[in-house]
Amino acid sequence: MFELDVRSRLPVYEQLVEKFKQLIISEVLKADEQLPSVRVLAKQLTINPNTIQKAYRELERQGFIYSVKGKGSFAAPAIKSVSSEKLDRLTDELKKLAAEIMYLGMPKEDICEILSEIEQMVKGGDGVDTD
Amino acid sequence: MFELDVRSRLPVYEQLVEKFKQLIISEVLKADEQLPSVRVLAKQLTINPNTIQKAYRELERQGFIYSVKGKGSFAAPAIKSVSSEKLDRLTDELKKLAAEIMYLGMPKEDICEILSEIEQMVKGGDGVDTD
Amino acid sequence: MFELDVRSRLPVYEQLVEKFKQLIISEVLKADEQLPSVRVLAKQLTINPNTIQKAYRELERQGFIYSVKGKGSFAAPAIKSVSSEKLDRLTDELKKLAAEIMYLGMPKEDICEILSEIEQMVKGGDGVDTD
Amino acid sequence: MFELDVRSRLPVYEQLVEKFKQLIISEVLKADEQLPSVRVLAKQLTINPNTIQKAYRELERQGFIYSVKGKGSFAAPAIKSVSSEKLDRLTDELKKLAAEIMYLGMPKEDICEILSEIEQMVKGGDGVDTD
DNA sequence: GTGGTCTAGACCACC
DNA sequence: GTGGTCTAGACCACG
Repeated sequence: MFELDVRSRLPVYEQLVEKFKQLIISEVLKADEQLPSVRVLAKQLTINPNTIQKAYRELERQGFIYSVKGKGSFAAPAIKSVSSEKLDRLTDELKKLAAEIMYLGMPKEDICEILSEIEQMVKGGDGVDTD
Repeated sequence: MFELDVRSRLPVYEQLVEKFKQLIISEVLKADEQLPSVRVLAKQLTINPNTIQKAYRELERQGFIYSVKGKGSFAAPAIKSVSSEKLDRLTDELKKLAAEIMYLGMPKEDICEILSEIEQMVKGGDGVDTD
Repeated sequence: MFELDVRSRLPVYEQLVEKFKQLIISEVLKADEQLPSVRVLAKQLTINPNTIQKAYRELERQGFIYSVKGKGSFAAPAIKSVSSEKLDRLTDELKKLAAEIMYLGMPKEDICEILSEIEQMVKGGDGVDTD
Repeated sequence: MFELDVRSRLPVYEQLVEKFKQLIISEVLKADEQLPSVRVLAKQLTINPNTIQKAYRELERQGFIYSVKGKGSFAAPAIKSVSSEKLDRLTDELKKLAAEIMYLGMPKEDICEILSEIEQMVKGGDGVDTD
């Protein structure tokens, strides 16, 4: 299900965070859908439960999932009120990244094209390949 | 001149790398223009010369500056041949970032507008030799 | 285990890089085999951990090892895609070296013989998984 | 005449040493032919005379040129007796280099082919492209 | 325990 | 003066 790379310089728990973020953003994980339990996922991925726990905690902190004691963790339904601070931080990062990419020779038009593809994915998240 | 955050999760030397990258990309630092010396910058920022060294070394590795023993460090003039691997890595990162931003509600059009601004900035350093 | 020459013009950390490169190329260090930890090796060689760190960092950059925080450093399993630029640089260096050696009187045949020995050594680590 | 790269991590004087070595090895500079004077060459290359001096001193130390007080510097006619130590050092370096090149996938045959080209150059050093 | 970052201050090579 | 290397020892993040 997940491809974790223990060799990566990125900590394992952050890789998990990224994976789940993408699943939720692309609506492969629908709103209020339950995530696998910490213990089950830890066994599946043969990694320490603490690592899963840490990832879930981070996802909750960022508002992508919510946890219910005794029930489990669930994908958050939508974004209530995005702190403009977070959006600012993200767009700022995007600016830097886009600047470097353009500096390396890629024209703005190509980047816009990429954005169009992403737009489809984010909006049209139909559960086609949920596996 | 620089705003460094020593408490940041991002290492100081990486913050420096980012700052200089931006200065070079936006051509505030022109090609072959000399950067502040390791020792001088260390004193200015009240951080250790080794940390500056590490940042400069990384910038050199990424092709943004070149260093000459006994002379100084200088902004690299242009990009010779970007490894497509690097561009792929960057665009991939951009995709994830853009997806999250759109998920948080910002329409594609707004992002494209941002890109236009950046395009001006990157190209902005018109080809006139100010030296 | 290692013979380091602190008086050498070659920095200690580069000597370490060379040593490990050879161990990995000759498959004395098998793929995914763990290298000695930074601290342990530093004690063994009675040099500063930072110097080992620098060597490991360079080896990672060159693709010969990979490091995992909290786990250790390991020999990289194989070469994915060598940048042709690197190979060009290496063969260019070899050309100069071979020219000088021939100039000093060694015939081409002798050099080819040496190459045969090396071929054995490099391939020598037959594909049997000793792990 | 010379292409010096002040940006190179290689010191300028070593670049000079390499250039002259190649000229002498390929017999573009014939035996007992005079090299340009320190001052003249320094002006031509717009670098410090001390740097030229250092290069010539190193070339003399390695036996590629000899200097006569009040006359100038000249290409050494041939190799009298190569210290086997030097040849050992060079072949050792070549072994490492060849091992890395083979490790990166280039077959021995390709390397031998390269050697044949070099053999022609070293033996047949006709002054065709002395520029 | 591991690797990674940082500081304080020393010495070297280069030009 | 410049960049580059190294040491001594500290602290942090990761698993």
